[in-house]
Amino acid sequence: MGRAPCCEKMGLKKGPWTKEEDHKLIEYISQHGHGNWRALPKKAGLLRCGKSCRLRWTNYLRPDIKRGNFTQEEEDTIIQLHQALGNRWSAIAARLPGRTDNEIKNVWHTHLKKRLKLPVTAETKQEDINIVVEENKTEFDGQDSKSKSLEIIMQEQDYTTYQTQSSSPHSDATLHNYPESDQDFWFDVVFSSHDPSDITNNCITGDAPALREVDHGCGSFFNTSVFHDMDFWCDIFTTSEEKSSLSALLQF
DNA sequence: AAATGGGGCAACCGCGAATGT
DNA sequence: TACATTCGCGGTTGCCCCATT
Repeated sequence: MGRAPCCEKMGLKKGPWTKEEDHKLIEYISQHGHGNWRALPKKAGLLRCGKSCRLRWTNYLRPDIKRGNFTQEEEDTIIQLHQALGNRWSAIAARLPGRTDNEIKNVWHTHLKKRLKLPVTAETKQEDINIVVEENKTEFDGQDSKSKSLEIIMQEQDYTTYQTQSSSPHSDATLHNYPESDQDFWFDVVFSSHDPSDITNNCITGDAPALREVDHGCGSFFNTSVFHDMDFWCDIFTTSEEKSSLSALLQF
């Protein structure tokens, strides 16, 4: 037996709610509570299905709903919670009093997702890093500036886990020297090579010009899981052409 | 002034989970 | 225990408004 329809289609209204319908729904729920949603519309004198009534109430008419634009703090909270919970909008909404899951979902799709996807240039990345370096400079006393930058990149992008998860015995020491925030640096590393073995050799021997310049003990970096992680490279190379070439070269 | 395209948002749809019988 | 019903969630749609051409 198939699933029972949520409501009889015949004679029931769909689409936007009128003020009169809103008033009836508010009036009924304020006096009797919603009880059984399926039975509610008939009792309230509404030509709607229960599902439609529930949605209208929970997303729009509930008295505790906060109207208006989201504050910066709320947006930051959504971003953080989304990173932790994924698309579990109701769980996110539960932590934002007065906001509905539907509203949060809409804000995510229309504003926040785009904001997070904005391409990050080497310049803006370096600006961000410099700001954090300034904010944390006391914490990094005694380290050279490159190590500081990398430490912060790792923290910001959650790459710290690689340091402990990598099977490479060298990874802890050398990851502190990589990556540079400069896209050109990595461009040189990867695209100065003609095939995957070249990259491997460049990384191990330091033959890539950029690597020669910084002389950082490249072989260890090649041994880390970061080197084999497409997400890591995607963060550096932003265009589809670059990613496509990279993917082919590194055989992801 | 009219046409068009895109963004924003409310509402709908379908599914799985929870609850009732 | 099995089946029916209801609820709630997340994905998607479609309408309205506004900016641009």
